[in-house]
Amino acid sequence: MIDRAAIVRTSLELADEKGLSAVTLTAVAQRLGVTPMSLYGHIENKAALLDHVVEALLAEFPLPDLELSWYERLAWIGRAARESARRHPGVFPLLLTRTAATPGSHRVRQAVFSALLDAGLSVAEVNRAERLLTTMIVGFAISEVSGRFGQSEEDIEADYVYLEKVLTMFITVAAQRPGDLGDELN
Amino acid sequence: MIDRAAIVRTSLELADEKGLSAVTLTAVAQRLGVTPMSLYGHIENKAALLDHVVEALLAEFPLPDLELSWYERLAWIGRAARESARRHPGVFPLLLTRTAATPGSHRVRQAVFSALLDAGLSVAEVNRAERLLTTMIVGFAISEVSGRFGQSEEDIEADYVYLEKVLTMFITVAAQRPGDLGDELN
DNA sequence: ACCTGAACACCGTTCAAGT
DNA sequence: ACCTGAACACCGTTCAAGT
Repeated sequence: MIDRAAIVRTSLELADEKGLSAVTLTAVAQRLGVTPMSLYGHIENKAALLDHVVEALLAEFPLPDLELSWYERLAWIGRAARESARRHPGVFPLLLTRTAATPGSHRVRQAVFSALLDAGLSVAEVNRAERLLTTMIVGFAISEVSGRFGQSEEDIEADYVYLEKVLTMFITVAAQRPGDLGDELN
Repeated sequence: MIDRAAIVRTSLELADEKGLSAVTLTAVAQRLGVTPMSLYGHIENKAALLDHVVEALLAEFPLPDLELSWYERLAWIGRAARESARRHPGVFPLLLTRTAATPGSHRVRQAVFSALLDAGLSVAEVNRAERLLTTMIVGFAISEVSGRFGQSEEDIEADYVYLEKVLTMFITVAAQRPGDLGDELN
């Protein structure tokens, strides 16, 4: 009757509606019409459940059409990140405090990789640039959705446009002057 | 016997030693040799306690000597942020999900403001640049301390040097070409 | 003024038992 | 194979009572 996918989906919904602290084994079980103990047949424990919830968020993250230019694809991903954060304000912040070595994050990372390669970055520099780029976008989206700066929607949008310009400049420079920003790359 | 400062200090220590989830009214009270209920004489509730803990972290954040150059001051603050994150890995991530309208964050923000003004940014652009800069630094420090990329210390340090270069370039451009990065500023 | 006992409605988790 | 009852060690919080 109950399977892991339903448990994870219900947990994500609960987090979206009432915040991360409302994701309780008791509440999830109740919503599924079952006792809390029965969840242990499908998940290891609560920590593992949250891992699966983050993975579900990443799995539904939309990726841009590969026929778009590298710039358009990165811009798309940036917008998609902010929309994902708005859709899942309770869960999205977990992205910054958990390992990025998971299948779901690998999938998104590949999309950023390909865009940066098309932009002209060296294979060596792409790794570093991807980590920086995602950290900035995710950090911005978390701040926005958590109301960190207490600004109006318009102000936040203007901040984001500013961020986009800075990131575009960074990528352009990295592409045109290889090794200038970072030399001994991994 | 027990006052708010002691409660907050004990909570921060507990978070540093055993993680944020170990900060429990029961555990804090026990460490102070008192019952959990007695804490309510000094704090409003647990959420307010966490606010105070974050504020304590900000209060101890070291600020650079004003005789240093703007570049040296920003570099100092960046290093201090990473050290603060390493000292308080459980609490530091809360900085990105809480309002920056608090006395403690205002104090640090002023230091960044003054450095950006000295760098040559316009008064209008400094607000936006400060939000971007702190978001990036805090986002990086959280990623580092949470082991998000699972890298070695050396790799992380190289990433940080790369970030520093990008941010320096951004500030330099903003100073030399006013309005070029962001026009209609608040 | 400050702390506590008792009580309440919750948590996560284990395990033997039920179907 | 899947779910549950009972039990345990915890949570945050309120409030009347103690000193």
